[in-house]
Amino acid sequence: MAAFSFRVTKKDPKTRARLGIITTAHGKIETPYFVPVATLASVRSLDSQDLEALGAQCTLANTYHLHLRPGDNIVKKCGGVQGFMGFNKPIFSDSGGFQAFSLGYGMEHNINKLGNIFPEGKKTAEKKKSMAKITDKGISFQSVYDGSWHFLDAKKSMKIQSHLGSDIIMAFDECTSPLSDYAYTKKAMERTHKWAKQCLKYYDKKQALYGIIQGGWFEDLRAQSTEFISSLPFEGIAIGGSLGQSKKDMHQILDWVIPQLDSRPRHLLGIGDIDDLFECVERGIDTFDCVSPTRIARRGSLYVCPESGGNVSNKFRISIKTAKYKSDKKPIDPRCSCSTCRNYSRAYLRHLYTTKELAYNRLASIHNVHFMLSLMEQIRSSIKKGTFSRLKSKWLRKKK
RNA sequence: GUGGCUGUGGUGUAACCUGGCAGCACAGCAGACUGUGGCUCUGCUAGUCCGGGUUCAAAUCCCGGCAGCCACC
Repeated sequence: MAAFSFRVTKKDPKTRARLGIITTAHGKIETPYFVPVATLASVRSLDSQDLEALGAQCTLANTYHLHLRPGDNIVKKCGGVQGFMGFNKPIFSDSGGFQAFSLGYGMEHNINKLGNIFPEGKKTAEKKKSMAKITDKGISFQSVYDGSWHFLDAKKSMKIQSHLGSDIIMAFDECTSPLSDYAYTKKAMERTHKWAKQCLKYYDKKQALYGIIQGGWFEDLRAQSTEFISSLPFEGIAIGGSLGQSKKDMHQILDWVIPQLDSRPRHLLGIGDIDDLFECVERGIDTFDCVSPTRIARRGSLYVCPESGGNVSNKFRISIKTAKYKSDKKPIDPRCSCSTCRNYSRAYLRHLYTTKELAYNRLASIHNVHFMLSLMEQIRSSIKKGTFSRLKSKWLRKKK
């Protein structure tokens, strides 16, 4: 049996928020926690020393991408993800199932899992060709790197993840679109259930396997999937799939699913806006992962506390490229203690951004990741002190 | 001085010959991004060197000016 365990150390009396500790062979993770995403064994633009300096407790790598490049056998030879990237802490890995969606339906229909399907502009981007085909056996993918076709199924995903040597692995699943109808969502869910059992059979027992609940935004399917997945001997439970077409839908889905779960750790796949951390911790989520903080950092959006004056449309962000920061000597967020904020001004970061200096990506990513991790720390401490709800309302209060 | 060529948003250009909604790229301005293929996507601002003529209609044709470049004295 794996050196894996999870212990809930405190429950918030007013909500389902809880404090816990995940223990793995590579160390502990204090929860609730936001897991920075390192798809290709690197949090894009950061190295493992940066992650250490940020105090990251763990990271999450991707099966599909590392299988294609450099190849999971190479990662294995180099000591697994930990050895390969020089980061000796717990590693999560995603199963590659999500890429069936993001490279298949998602690409074809230009949609993401949260269903922002009606872009502001009238001209919807032209459809692109799907790069994935799904059958009951598994998923055929076209490599995003060279166009060659590859096949992934539950057994192979388990094998690859074993080579990656991650501490916590995800079952092979099919993520559906918010546009998928009931019949298709049901079919995908049943496939995911079948694959879940195969994963349990084939996975490397030194690793901890999380089962993934699907069912889209249909209440009875979510209930079925919750019951089925949690009846199996997974070490943890992940919630995946389409989470509806709005944050309200997502909250509703969590409220259907989480009360039916036992005390095993719960991971919410692919979520992580600032407000989501509060809403989802409140509903009982222990860990999240999301590319958003690093992706938006590279594209010019940097996190700030509401009191530090964010954008009109989003009080948790500033757009560093905006002209008003041209000669602003303040740090990104005067309340932030990250190394970027301690050393550099908005004016300098804007300059690096507009001149496309590579240092910008790193400094911006350091800030956004630090911001998320530090917010999670505040959340944990508030649960400990019993002030979670107060902290949440302080952050999410509507502007008058 | 004489002759020729060229003048289109901030920049580079298309439409000129054959008159008919001035298009594109970059820059600028603003926004988006949720289990990372892609520093990507979506909006917006901004222009016919000046004056006259012909015409229903002129960036486009004609005349004059101005500016730049080239050649010859």
